[in-house]
Amino acid sequence: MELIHFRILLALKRRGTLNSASELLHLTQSALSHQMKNLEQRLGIILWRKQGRTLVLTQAGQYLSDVAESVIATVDSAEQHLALLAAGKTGKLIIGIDCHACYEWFRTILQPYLQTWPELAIEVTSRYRFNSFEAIQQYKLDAVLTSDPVFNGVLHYQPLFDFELVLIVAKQHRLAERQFIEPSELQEETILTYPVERERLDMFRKVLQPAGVEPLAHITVEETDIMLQLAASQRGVCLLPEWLLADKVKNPDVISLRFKDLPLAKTMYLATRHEDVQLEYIQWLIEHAQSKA
Amino acid sequence: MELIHFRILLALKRRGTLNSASELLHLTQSALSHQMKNLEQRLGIILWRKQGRTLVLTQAGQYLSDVAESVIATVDSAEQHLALLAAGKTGKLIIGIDCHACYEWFRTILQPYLQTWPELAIEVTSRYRFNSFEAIQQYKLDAVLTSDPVFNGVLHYQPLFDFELVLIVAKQHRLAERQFIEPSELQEETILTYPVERERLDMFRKVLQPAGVEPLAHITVEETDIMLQLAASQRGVCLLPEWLLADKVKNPDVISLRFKDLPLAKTMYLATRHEDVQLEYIQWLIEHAQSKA
DNA sequence: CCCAGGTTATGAATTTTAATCATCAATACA
DNA sequence: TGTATTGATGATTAAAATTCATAACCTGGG
Repeated sequence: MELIHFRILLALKRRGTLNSASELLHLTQSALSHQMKNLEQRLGIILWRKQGRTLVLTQAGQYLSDVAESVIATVDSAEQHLALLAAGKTGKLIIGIDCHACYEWFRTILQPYLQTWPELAIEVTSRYRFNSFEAIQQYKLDAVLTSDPVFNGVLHYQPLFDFELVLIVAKQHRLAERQFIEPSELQEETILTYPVERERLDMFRKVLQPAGVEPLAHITVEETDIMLQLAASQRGVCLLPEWLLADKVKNPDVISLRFKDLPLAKTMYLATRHEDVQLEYIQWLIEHAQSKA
Repeated sequence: MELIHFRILLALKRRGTLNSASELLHLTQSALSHQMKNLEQRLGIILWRKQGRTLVLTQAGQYLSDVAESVIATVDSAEQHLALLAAGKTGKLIIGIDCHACYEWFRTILQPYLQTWPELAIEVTSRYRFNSFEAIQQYKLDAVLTSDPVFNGVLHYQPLFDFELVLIVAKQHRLAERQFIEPSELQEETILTYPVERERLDMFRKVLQPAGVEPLAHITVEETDIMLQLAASQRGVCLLPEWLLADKVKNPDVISLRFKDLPLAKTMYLATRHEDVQLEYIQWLIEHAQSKA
């Protein structure tokens, strides 16, 4: 059974005669007759019968033409959708988020993005947090917001903005008055981080481990807001992008500190497949991300 | 876009490699590759990409393979259903009922029929009561129970059983004691019939009109039970198959009368298309209808 | 580090399939 | 009763799909 058989049944239903149906399909009447005869023989069942000079569908034929309605509708709509996809007029942009802080930033750009691209379905996921590199290659993601790029030519990394990681402490914290601090001074502190492996945490990778410091405790927190609240109530200190604090005017009880001679400068990148860089809605994202910074 | 493309996408999804998928479809890897390349060119969109030595679906490819799941499932199930239909193992038998009394009789056979053919969908309709002859030719009905056949060779009429029409009157009726009655004696009676045209009612066509009798009144009733109740309470008399009364032991307040020299013998037929006579479930119906009589 | 064994892609030849053309047979209508 | 219109059908032609042979590529193991 092939789509042509469904199309013939539908055309016959629409036009009434095989002759007329053949015009609809840009084929000859003979072609339709041959095709259906062939199908009937393979199925071992009669689909229509000539009655007078019109065709009457048998029960099997009726049934099959009902199936045809549904199948052809599905196929045609898929074809149309693919045509739009091919023209870049629609699509689904799946954006992977690689770190919690990235998500906090992305929220600030999401609203205007949705408004500018109302036709574009957008999905933001942190599902591939730990293997976004593979996910984007396997088309499970279309873009990844990350501040830990892997420059090996496989992906296109578009720098969005630079930022600095700062230590967040409560205003009443013993170190709050200091202009610069040393990693070693965190030895008696409780460290607040997102719940990922230490190797992926700049706090450990860039601050504590290079200085050989093991902190008093390490508490993981899912939500940035909660992390800031904990810090404000002196339950610990954390390393976060400075712009995060700037946005959080609702958190006046914490301040940011920098480490002496240890610049924690980072760059936020948007990673995409090379082939997708030119897509309009990717370009828009890049431009607005930069102007936002 | 053809079914083969959907099948290739599904086989690839199942087996992982095109080589393995080709076995599933009993084709060569080359055939699958050519087909999909061709589709891609026509659609103007890439569906997969070779990554290392495996294929990775693009977003469009993912989308199309999802469509494929649905389309192929529909088509395969339709094919299976048609195979059953072809083998006569399933089907839908639409039985047309041509007179109310026929329906009363059919109810007695319906239950065992449903039990014998659990797979068979049965629909009983009186929708085509007035044109069942055309309906069966157009495959809108598969069988018609009728006691008014049209023998012209177009349909196959299978006699099921003979029966007699009798006049139903209340036990206390003035005619109840009589052995035979005359049509003219109905002049002062109220006639109860089903709500169809007089030309189709044996009471008028065979009894009253030949005798030139116009009765006192004519009341139409949809339900046989109600008609019998009305007769029992002396609200009128009616002409019904004798077996109908035999089944209705719950109606002991009426009796049946016959007309003198006016045998109202009828035969119940099952009308089918010639091509369907051999179907098992039609044969069963015929045999059991006859034994029932 | 290269090679064996695996993958998909591709061009040309072949086979298979579908479409057409030219009819026929049946039917409906003037 | 002829004429026009319907679908069916067999032979021919045209098109499409499949295969074969092979290239190009990747991966893992000695």
